Amino acid sequence: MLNGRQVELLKLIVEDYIKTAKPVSSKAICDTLNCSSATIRNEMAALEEYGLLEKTHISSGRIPSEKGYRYYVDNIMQPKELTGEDMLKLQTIFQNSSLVLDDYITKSVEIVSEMTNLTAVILGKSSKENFVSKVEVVPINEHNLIAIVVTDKGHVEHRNLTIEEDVSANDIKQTVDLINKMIVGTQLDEVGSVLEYKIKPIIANYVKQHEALYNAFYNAFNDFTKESVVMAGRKNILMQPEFSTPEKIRDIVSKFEDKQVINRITEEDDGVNIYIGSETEFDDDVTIIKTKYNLNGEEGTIALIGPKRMEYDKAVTLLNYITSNIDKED
Amino acid sequence: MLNGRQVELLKLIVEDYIKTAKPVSSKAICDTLNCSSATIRNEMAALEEYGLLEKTHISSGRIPSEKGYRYYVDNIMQPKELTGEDMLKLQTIFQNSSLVLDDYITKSVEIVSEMTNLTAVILGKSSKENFVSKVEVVPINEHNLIAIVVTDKGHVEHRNLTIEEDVSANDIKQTVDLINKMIVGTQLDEVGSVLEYKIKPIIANYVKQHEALYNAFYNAFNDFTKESVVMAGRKNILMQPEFSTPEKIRDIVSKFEDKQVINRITEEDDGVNIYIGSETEFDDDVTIIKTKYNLNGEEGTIALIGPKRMEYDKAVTLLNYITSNIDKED
DNA sequence: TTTAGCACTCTTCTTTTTTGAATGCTAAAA
DNA sequence: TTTTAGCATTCAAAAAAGAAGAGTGCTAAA
Repeated sequence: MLNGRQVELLKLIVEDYIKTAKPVSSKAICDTLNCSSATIRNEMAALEEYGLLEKTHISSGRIPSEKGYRYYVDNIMQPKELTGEDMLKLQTIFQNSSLVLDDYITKSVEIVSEMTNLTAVILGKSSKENFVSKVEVVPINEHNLIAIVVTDKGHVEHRNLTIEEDVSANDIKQTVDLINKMIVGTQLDEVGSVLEYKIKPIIANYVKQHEALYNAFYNAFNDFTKESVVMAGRKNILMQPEFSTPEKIRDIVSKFEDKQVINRITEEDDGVNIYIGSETEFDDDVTIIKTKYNLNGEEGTIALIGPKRMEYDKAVTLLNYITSNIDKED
Repeated sequence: MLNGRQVELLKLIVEDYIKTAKPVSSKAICDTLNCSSATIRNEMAALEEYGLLEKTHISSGRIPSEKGYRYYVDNIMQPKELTGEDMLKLQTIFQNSSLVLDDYITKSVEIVSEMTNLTAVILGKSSKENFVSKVEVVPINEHNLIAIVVTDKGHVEHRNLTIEEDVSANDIKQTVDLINKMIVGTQLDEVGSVLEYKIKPIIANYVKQHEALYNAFYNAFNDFTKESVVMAGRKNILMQPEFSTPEKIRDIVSKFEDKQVINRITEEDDGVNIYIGSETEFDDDVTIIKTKYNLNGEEGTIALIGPKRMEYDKAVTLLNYITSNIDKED
């Protein structure tokens, strides 16, 4: 469909526009392509015909259309090598094994946003791949306990238990022992149903004040789906010239605060996904690049949010690098 | 210094400006004060003389100066009753005892920002008032353990331990028993020094491979000062007309992302504090109202960030209400 | 197929004009 | 002494007009 020169031209226009944010004129190209501006104009008209380029007004230079970006991303763009410096920065996180997961994620998201000048988001989920390894209980005072669940992957969850009745220390111990016996090896998201269908029917055999205790544990362990959202570099996208009106900036900031919008980023397929302009829920000038990762059984999504005019090659390479580094850890 | 009518006038101007964000004209006031606009103009000139009012240009209406707001806040403003609806909303959080601290804080900050239309921040700190109640260890695999510390107030911290050498399960048990024996009752921020000065000298007597184990625990327990920042309603302040230029919005968003700036909010004295305009680190059009709280031994600061033109009475009343409700829990 | 040349379009920046809301001041009224 | 009516004056904000310049499309020649 496109001849070689047209492909080259589209590439030049996309990359020039990404750099400058200004419509690209035929004159600006002709040196690089060794022909006159009139020739370029002819080819530009052809690319516009195909819907790959647009004008901002009738006598303006060309900018890539959404379809143009898509063509660039799917057919033209080459993966870009990470610089040694970037690689080094990433290694300092990946190789720091003493970090707790939360800190690990916070650090990563900060470095990624700084490296790309984009807004970075990591959406984490307590994964189904976590199996209960141990349940511990620590009494705080007469009516309050802390219940702690540790999984085989080292994930820790804790909950406050409030028990209205007076219960004996022995009853508590019996309950915890029973729960441990029955629940170790259960997937985190099945804990609730194991409690209900396996433990509830038999707990009366072992524990006197079973009702109060069962209820307390059930309430606490009912739902372990804790989702975490960590963002960094919100300002980066707002500094871009396409977001220079108060309305647009406010709109983006509002979207960043809307948990529903942010959580919907995780939806859909695997691999590295690119959503351009109207394909995002944010704004026609926004592109989102995202990918899923699995870190020690914690599933998550890492997303980069920036202007449609972002450095796609760098962003994609970076995400690929990160996920391949994260996933290979065991 | 000010006569009664001047006080009344200042009050009217501040409150009108808070509502409308438009300079207040003499004409707008004269109905309320039962005199002609010319009389008001005379009084306005006097208040301007005192530095309590300003003009945006030579023939504009008046707006309160920073000093004017300060006078209003310190001398004129009356505490405002919370509406029943607001009170109810707050009760739904305060009375939900099953919430884990994190969720409690997230919920609170959201509701407060929604109620006030301001940006709300809660800065929490693992307090010195937490004393170790129990240390537990759960092995994950040969070289990794999860160490969990529970405090008397129900605060839970966990850390990954990586132990390079092979150590026996018995050694681990001995170490944990020793640590528990020595460390229970220690303040969270003293755990490091107890390890170093009390446990390190004697651990060799109880544990064979004491070095690897001691190091692992020391690294993990060295530092428990975990600070959390939760914000909600960033967009609220940005929607205000004083933040309608891209530069101002971007500046505020950047400040919101600057951990140093945010953490400095916690500095300085107790009680409810009000920082107006240039007294803040944000912007001359910003006011910050903050107060410290102590919730089950977790110390923190709750701050409301909004335009200088905020509803001071409502904000102050709300913060007072919250802290008195939080602090009285035991 | 490519290119030089030219008329034409439209944005952006600057300048001018118009309108109207407020003020300060003066002098008269209370 | 305090209040008020009246009026000239100031300035912001919006609308209108003008000037400059960057780019295009199209035609006709190379």
